Amino acid sequence: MVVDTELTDDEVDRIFRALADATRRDIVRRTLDTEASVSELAAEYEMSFAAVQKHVAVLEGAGLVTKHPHGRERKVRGNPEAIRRAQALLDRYEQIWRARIGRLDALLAEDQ
Amino acid sequence: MVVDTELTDDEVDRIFRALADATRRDIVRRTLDTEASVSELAAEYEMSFAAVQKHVAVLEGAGLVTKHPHGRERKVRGNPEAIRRAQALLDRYEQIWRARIGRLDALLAEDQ
DNA sequence: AGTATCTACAACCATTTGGTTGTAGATTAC
DNA sequence: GTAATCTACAACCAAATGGTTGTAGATACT
Repeated sequence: MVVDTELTDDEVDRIFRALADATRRDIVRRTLDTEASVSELAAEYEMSFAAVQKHVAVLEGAGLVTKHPHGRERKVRGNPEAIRRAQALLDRYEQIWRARIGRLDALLAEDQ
Repeated sequence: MVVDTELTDDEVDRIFRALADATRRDIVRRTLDTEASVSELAAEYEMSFAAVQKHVAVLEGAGLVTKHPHGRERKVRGNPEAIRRAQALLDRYEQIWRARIGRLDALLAEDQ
């Protein structure tokens, strides 16, 4: 099943940008495993609540995480679909490289 | 074959950071397909030579690309190994999510 | 030798990023 | 009702990012 993600450059930018920070990657890890409120997340890191809140916002903007109101708290939940979209992007690079290797092999076979 | 990517947070940061820019992703695409000199690359984008040079440097710092002296020019070559390391990272997130789904399934089965 | 080309690198600038503190609005607990 | 908790958001700041121009060192061309 191909997901066919027609992603904008800007969306791809946001996905990779969001993953380019250890705290944010950790938030993704946690919330893919178990959903957590923003303040539960904030308790895990050595920075202010507002800083964690901003990291969550960056992840949300990239679609890597969604927030769900639950009383006075917002449960943060990792979005596996976004991860898959990122995987699909990297897979394409692999394919480009494999195509090149294929061409080189063909060239070698030709020479023999 | 597991590649055993013992990557630092900092290295992972650099890989995703490097991929978070459309020009840089395009350079990776091109050079995974065909190696190209810095000036050949620079001719492809609407920005100064120095700007492209900086993008290549960012990619090189992330290990996504290597430079090889060839006379007065530096041939830029995409590094498929780095792409695979990034894939491995994303695969781990998938696994975390699948593990959660597995637990939920087990819970449902238990209830029946 | 002299010129053109390719690259490296410094200096500079505007914008973005990642953090802070502080204030205010909802919701829950007592 | 009052107090505590969770969240949102603004304002601010230092550092990083992404671009520029300019200068200089190697290498290739004629």
